[in-house]
Amino acid sequence: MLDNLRGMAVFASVVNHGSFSGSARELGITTSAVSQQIRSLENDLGVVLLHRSTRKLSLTEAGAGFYEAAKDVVDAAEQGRMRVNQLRDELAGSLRIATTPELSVNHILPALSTWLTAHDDLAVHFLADNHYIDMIDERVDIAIRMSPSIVDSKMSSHALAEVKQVLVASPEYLQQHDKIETPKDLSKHELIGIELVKDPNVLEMVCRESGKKTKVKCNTRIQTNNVFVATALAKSGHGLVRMISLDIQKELDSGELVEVLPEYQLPDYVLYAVTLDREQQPAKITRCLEVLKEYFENYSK
Amino acid sequence: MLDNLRGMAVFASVVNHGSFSGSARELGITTSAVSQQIRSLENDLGVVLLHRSTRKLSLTEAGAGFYEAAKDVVDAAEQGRMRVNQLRDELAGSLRIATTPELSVNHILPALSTWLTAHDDLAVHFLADNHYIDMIDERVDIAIRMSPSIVDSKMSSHALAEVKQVLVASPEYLQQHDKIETPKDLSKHELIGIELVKDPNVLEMVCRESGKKTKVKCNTRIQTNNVFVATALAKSGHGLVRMISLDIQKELDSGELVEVLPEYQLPDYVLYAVTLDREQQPAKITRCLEVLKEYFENYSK
DNA sequence: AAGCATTACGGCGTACGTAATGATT
DNA sequence: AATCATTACGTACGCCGTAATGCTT
Repeated sequence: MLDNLRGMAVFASVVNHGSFSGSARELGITTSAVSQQIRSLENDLGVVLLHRSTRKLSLTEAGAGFYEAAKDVVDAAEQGRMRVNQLRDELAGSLRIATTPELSVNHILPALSTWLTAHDDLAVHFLADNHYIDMIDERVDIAIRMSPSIVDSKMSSHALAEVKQVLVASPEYLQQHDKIETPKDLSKHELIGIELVKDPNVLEMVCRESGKKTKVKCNTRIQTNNVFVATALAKSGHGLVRMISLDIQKELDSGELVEVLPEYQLPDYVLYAVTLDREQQPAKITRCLEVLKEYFENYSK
Repeated sequence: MLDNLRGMAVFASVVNHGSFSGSARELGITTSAVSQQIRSLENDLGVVLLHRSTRKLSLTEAGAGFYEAAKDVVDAAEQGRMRVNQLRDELAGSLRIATTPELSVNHILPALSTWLTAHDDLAVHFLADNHYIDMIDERVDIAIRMSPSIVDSKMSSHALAEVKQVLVASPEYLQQHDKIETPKDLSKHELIGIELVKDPNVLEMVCRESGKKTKVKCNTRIQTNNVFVATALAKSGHGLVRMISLDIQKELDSGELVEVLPEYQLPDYVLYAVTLDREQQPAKITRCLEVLKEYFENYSK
């Protein structure tokens, strides 16, 4: 199966050129090498492929038959090489990006929007899911994740942005419940839990002035795995919710939700783009990462 | 163009088996070798072809594209190998035989007749021509020739039969002309010349009893390059004609022509089958030679 | 523990180039 | 004489096997 593929390519070249020396020039080897390849091939096949009369080459019947196949071999090899080059260098083929639905809608899509329209050879697949997904199984090129995240040894992370966590609630909720002036006050409040974080009902808060840390445990009666749901719950006044500022910016701007205890801060998250390999990435992946980085750099200014 | 064809075959095998070790078993090499081939291929292409997670292999997009081509490569190679084997081992394809028209009609066709009908995958081409032909240019597999014949260094001869030359004439001619009792008497006779021999009008005769050689020069008014024409001329009583006994046997048997000076003999010819190479001949060629030899062995008994 | 892939290392073989030879125009 | 193919020979690189290592089930 592995036998003499090289010889076949040489043979095809020889037939194309009608001479050993012409072939040798094309292949960048000597006529000697060509001659040896052909001889070896003929010995291997147990048949004479071409009659050689110094000035003229002439295929035998077996040679003619074999040439068809040899041509197919080099054509296929050529095509494979071209295809790979295309997928490596051009913004073509498919690009699969995994995020949470919220990040996707709020940030990744906006970040990539213009880039995507500029490269319509690119078939982009957004896998928006809250479950952990296997990047290899799902053929994910880029996964957008929050730290701390499980990062395989074979993966590499690209920090995109520092993301603030904020504690928010609707103005109505704050009016109707006990006033919140220190972290301690939180323990009497209802925290809408988001299953995606490890300790849904524990808040670590740091005072911006003193740097003093406080851990508060809240009640978490209502839980969800979906940020949209959590937002809706918060807006309806069902409680406090802890959220990535990116996900809630719109509601803060409109006043639908307001920050609670702004003088205390929750631990930051880092938004990462995770890829499988650092080296030898197709251009579309590295370009996409660049676009994302640029977007989030401008965003945080 | 010659790069990594081996690697492509290995890659195709790996993808087919879904594992390095499975591929290694098929290819009869170690997993180490497989791993190195794939790595070399990936480095060469500048792209990751498959993600490996110990238990599971998974193609990248580029890998999937490249696999299509790699499969084509091995398929084409396989097919070429099969085709060559077929043309080498089976009695199929074409077989080109060059003879003179006379030999063809009188002997080669009868000799091969049953063999040909037994192998109908064989497309036989008879090149019946009196001109010298280039075996390579005309793709002749077997040429039937008389000695002494121009034999290239690359050709090899296979003696088929000793062929007697006989001097014949029609009974009517002999009656109407001077009686022929010794070679000397021939000088007054008309010899129909056949251009195919070197000295058409010179006869070298050896007495069967004494072994004495005589050279006689005859008149040659009528010449032809065609044995059929010469035979017809002889039958019409236009003169003596010197011929290969094979070509004239029928007329001798029927009495249309009779031998002149049977106690003297002309130099023998040897009927040869000439092929281009002795080694690595397709089966159909060697088989055909065997059939011919057998035929002429039985014939001379 | 077993099966699998990767890596380093070293040996062997193959593919190549050089140079000389032979063949053909 | 010039161009081309073949061959012998020496060399160097490539390919592969061994063995050790790491990873996964």
